[in-house]
Amino acid sequence: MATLKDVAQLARVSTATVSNVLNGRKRFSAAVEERVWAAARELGYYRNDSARTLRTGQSRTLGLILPDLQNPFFPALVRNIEHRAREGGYSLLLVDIDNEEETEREGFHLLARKGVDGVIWVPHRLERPPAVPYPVVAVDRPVPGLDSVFADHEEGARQLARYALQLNHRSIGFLPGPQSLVSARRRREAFLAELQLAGEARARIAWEIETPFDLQLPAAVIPRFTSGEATLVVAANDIVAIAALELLQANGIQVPEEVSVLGFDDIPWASLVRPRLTTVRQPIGELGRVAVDTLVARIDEPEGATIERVLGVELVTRESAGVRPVLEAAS
Amino acid sequence: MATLKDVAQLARVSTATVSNVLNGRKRFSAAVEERVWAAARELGYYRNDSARTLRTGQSRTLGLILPDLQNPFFPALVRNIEHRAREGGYSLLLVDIDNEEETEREGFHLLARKGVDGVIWVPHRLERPPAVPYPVVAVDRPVPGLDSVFADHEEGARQLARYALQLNHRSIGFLPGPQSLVSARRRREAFLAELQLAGEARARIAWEIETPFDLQLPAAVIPRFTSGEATLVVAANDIVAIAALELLQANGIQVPEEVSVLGFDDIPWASLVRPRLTTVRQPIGELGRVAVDTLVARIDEPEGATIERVLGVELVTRESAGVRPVLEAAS
DNA sequence: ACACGGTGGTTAAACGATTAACCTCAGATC
DNA sequence: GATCTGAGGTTAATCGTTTAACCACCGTGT
Repeated sequence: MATLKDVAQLARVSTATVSNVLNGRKRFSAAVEERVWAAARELGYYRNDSARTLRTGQSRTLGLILPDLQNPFFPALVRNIEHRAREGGYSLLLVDIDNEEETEREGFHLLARKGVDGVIWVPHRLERPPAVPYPVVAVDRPVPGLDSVFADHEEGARQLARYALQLNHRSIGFLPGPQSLVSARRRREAFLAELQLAGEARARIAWEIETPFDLQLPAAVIPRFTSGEATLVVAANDIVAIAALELLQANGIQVPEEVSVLGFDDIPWASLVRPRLTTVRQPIGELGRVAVDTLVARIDEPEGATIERVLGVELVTRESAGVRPVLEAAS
Repeated sequence: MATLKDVAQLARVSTATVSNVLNGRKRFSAAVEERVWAAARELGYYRNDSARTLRTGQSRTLGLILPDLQNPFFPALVRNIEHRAREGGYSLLLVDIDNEEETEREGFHLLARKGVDGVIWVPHRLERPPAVPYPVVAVDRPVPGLDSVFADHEEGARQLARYALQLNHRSIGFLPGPQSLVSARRRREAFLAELQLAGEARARIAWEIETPFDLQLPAAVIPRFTSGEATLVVAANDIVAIAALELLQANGIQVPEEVSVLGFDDIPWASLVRPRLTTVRQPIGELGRVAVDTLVARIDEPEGATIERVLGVELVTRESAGVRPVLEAAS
């Protein structure tokens, strides 16, 4: 590989001059500039960023740690992060932790060795990052003491509750997702609280079953579905909502005529299934961009109070939820 | 940041000893080993991989260049690549080129500066990589002169053709995808060739429209759909197939009762839509793992003939395609 | 007594870029 | 003629690791 020195020799100047010319840092005679560029081109010179990083202490690389790229929520996020990072002159090192706590922890250490300037973290099993020598911004859910960028889950959950009320559903089946995950816990609490606000008389939870964020629902839910106890099933995210949708239909229950379904996230799948899913949309592109901007700002200015950016959510009404059917047996 | 030197001082040994102990390269007295580990722990030492890379000439980092992470084909691929890479002690630098040729080219240069040991490339607009100082393996489609790992597109296309014949369809609508993409071209040619083999009498292309790989079909296709010319629509990938499916249904045409639909790739969406899509499955996890293995093998052994690994595909029959309906007007 | 091999370390050069400090020389100024 | 100024360079130290080469010392065999 050609080095600065090789280029310098060929152009008959010093390495300092080559460095300055290639990085456009000083003014030189036209003759010298041309010789340098020509030499670099001729040798197929590529700057060695490891050497540069060693010298300057900056790698112009960001890390991204996330639970599982196969979760349809993430591709759009990653993509927006990568683009914004590249626009800002940063590259992106990706760590998909496959939902493992140990891998999540190890990811932070790995990125420390790689010398990233900062990390964007989608928290999963870890409550907080280990001690690392770079700034971290949490995205998708807030982490105390860390810069955080996230959509307003609580508000989304409340909107779901209000919408359920508005459609006059009184008996609700609830699939709150894995409560080991803080994000799922928050949605659950906000949803329940908003429901409570309306009073037991208006609406109540007919049943509640904790499931993984998974397209395959445990068999235990089937009797609840077929019992007709609930006229509405609320899921903590779209994956579970779609799973519920499919299971209902597989058991011959009409959605939304007999039972309504509500999701959360507005993943691409949500508008693919039939009936299309009514859900809460997260501003995913903005989430990614703001995360990068927040991280870069923190890299440039390490001091200062931690920042929390809460992005708005939006109820997207499609066809999976309708007004409560008046059952023959009812009043 | 603590350096080797700091650790060495605290442990009262030389930096060479620290390096050797931490990397487990030589045997030392138990006392020294313990002092070194203790010192490293106490200082929160992280190895500086830039320095190490500079010295050794190896970054233990791989690059990945792909067209667009939002294409549902890629998340599973990326995930498998990342995991396999990490298992082998490599990190992954991600470049999503957003379908832009210029960004594709620039990605190669960027990764050269970053000093990656090799790159996995999902070719898109570029016919071949620019001159770069690292090995490249093409994945998803073969590139002449490059190690390549890909599914057997031709065979898949032929299976589709044979299946169409088997279902007795005689008049086929064809959405071959953007013919600027070599992968789409190959599928098209193999499909057409296999059909030709059976003879015009058995089946013919009623119409053919080039579209982007996009969920939004151009309005031009609508008259062909509604005209009833074709009893089967074959798409070059699942995205287009799903788009066709939705458009057919939106126009009141029953799938598969009136018109059948066939896709390619078996992306996760394929089993989500109704009717579920009959399609050709690519072994996507294996694609990723084999790509990494091939690249790493090439890094370890730069010389030697280029390798082509063709992975088998499999027709997945679901509900979107049925036997040719006997129309009233026919015979 | 002496060479010899092992054990358990140390010394110091090298990787390639950046950058502060310095140098030289041609005009301009008084 | 002495001094200053700015343009256009160069010199050389430095970042943190790795690793080849070296060294000191101890026990052993002859």
